[in-house]
Amino acid sequence: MKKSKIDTADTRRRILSTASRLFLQNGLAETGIANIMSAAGLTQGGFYRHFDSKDQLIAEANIAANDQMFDYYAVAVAGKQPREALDLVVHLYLNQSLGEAPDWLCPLPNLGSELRHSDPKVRSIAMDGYQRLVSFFTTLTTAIGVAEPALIADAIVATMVGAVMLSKLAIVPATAHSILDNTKLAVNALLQPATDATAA
Amino acid sequence: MKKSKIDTADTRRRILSTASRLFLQNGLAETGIANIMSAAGLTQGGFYRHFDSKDQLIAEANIAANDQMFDYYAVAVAGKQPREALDLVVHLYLNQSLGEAPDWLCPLPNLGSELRHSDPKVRSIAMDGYQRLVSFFTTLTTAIGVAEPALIADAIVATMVGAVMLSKLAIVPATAHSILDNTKLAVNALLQPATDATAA
DNA sequence: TGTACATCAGTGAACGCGCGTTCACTGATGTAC
DNA sequence: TGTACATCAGTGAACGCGCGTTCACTGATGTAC
Repeated sequence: MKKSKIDTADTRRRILSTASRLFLQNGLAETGIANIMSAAGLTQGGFYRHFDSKDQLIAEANIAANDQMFDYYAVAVAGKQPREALDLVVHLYLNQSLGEAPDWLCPLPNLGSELRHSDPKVRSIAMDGYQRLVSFFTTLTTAIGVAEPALIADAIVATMVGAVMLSKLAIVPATAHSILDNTKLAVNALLQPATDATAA
Repeated sequence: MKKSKIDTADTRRRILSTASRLFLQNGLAETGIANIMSAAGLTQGGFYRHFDSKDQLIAEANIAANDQMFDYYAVAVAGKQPREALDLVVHLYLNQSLGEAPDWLCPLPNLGSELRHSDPKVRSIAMDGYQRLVSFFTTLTTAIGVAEPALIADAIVATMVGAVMLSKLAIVPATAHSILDNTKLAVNALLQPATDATAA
């Protein structure tokens, strides 16, 4: 039952987006090929018509996850002033998984330590996502005239990644919210006019 | 070849500390019972004389890791002034894995997302470590007279956890160092006298 | 204190399950003539 | 345009490996008398 080229490309996209979602929600090790394929409405044998291996799928799924996140941000901040854009993206990042069916999830806090033990290709894709986040925030911190914009952008990213990871670890929802709320206030504090501390 | 009670207790401790080290360095899934036992100089069959299951070992190893970290901190800051103690612990936490054979590692950034998918017992042990970290820092931020000490302590912990996790993901050492350096400066900035931003 | 027996830490092999991967097969699509 | 054949997406079962766990066995330790 060969399918048309359009159907085939469609199937590949469906496997990839299903995999990306399941990986981010349940982890790389927890998510098996059979899980992904059945969630995509297929049987596991067909997987290898589209991908060489699970590792290749993981790599592509992470690229897709990054692209999806940044596309979402680009649309969200379009036409906004830098300060407004910055607050919005911080808010979006910190609340990325509060809805039941999130549009996107950042691999860094969601896969975290699993990425570190993945093959170099996947690690470098994850680090690419990190660099893009820092660049994105550096552009904004520069635009609003923060002293040491690159440093602050870097710190904001580390803070948000840690906060989201910890909020997902939390069992009590109130704890998760408190972590995210405190983080948002701390990020605001970092964006205040520089003191001599950052120049130390 | 039954061993004396002292030997038996010693063996159990050796398995536990070996497991704790390997879990923190290589991850929970990557580290098998056979790995742990042979690293401890034993064969895998003997494992079940000391532990009921791998899950139980993971739970105990995380408790041990937390205790070791806080014991280390307690000794390190003994007799120091709050501000000095705070700077020292931030430094120790951020540099926790720069040496080849670290004395301790924090489960939060090192196991991160793997903890989230563990059973509730392990998750609650990990969250306990988080709460102890926040309490530890809250004591110090309170002592040095920061406005909103609990909020700042929470933010410092999230920032450090994110920074350490990202620094371990980095492939280029310079990137890892830059993340940690920037984070240290950002933590200093958070400890400056409060502005109205944190009260927003 | 000495002796006979029960206990149990540790060994090494085997079991069983899950999961990534492979494979023979099907039948609709695309292509060569 | 129509027809015969090759291609290949998808199926469902099987393979093979790793890993957590179990098990029969050994022999030194601890204990009951």
